[in-house]
Amino acid sequence: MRDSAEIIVSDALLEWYDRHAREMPWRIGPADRAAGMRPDPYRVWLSEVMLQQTTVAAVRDYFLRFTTRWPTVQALAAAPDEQVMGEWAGLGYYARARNLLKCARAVTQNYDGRFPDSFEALLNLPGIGPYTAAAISAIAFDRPETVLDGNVERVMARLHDIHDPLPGSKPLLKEKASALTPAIRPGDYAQAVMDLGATICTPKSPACGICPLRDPCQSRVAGTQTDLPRKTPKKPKPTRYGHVYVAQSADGAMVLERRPDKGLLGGMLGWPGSEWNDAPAERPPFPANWKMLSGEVRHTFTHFHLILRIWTTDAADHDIPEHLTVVDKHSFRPGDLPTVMRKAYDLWRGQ
DNA sequence: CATACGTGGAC
DNA sequence: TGTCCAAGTAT
Repeated sequence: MRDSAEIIVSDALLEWYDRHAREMPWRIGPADRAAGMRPDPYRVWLSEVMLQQTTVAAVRDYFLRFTTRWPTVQALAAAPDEQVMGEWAGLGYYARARNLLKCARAVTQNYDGRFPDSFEALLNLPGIGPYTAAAISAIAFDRPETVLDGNVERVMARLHDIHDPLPGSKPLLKEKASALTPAIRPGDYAQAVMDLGATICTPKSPACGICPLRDPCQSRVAGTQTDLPRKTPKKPKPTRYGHVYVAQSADGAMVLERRPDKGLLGGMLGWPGSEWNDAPAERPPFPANWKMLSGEVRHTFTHFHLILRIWTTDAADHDIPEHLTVVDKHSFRPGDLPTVMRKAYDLWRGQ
């Protein structure tokens, strides 16, 4: 139930969106939209999964590479796991890539390659949560679902001057966002709020002077914009340490290890090594004359800092244990490694 | 409800 | 350099 004030806000947002919508590879143009066309659900799904906790700038090239290599959900479903993980390398949150494949295979097998259009059905697919289910349903299928992401949370908290901290305030913020969602163009409305949050109503220094919602915005009156949304404070990150072992055989092959599917960097290729903790024991993957490189790799994950020592040997033609993966010189691509492992490779190469 | 889960850019 | 943060999901 939208009252006149809510209609004014959503109309202002849509009008702003029509003038300022950013070009993105997964969007269709205004002319096609006006002609009643919808974007390809496969492309909407792929972009939304890539965009989870990830900026548009970081996603763009990955999206283009994925859709060039796998133009349809059936093509992606048929891809070998290691190719998809390699293509995802560097984008982070690797559970997304594992769930991406599970989802593509479920859609191919259970839905004949056509994504379901309802929020409920989408929510049951791997890697699709409340945000992504609503986004696909609204954007690809024109369903009146309301998305609640970080942008929408921020815009709603400021528009209504809500001081209750996240994540507890989510239900209230969702309620406010739902009240604004129009029956027509719900997908454009969703993208309009998110674009506004990404370009105007930014976390640090919002451009209130050019905001289409500057008149109805309550936090602008109160002067509380940059204090909102409030969030519960985060825990400090501990520092952990580790050893990794970079070995190359005489013919140029690299000795790597496929990490287990669960946990940090799950399913990705990496250098064998120690545990990562306060004081890890050295743990060479096979006996050899290992030398520690000078320098170290520093990397920060979501919840801890990591300092890695890099070891190498030029005598890697010993017996290589079965659980390791030997990748020949011409097949090895540093770009298939997650960033922390690529940093170790860079240090080794530059020794 | 809290925690695990990546990375790069902005300030 | 350190901290925050981004179109979140799974457990």
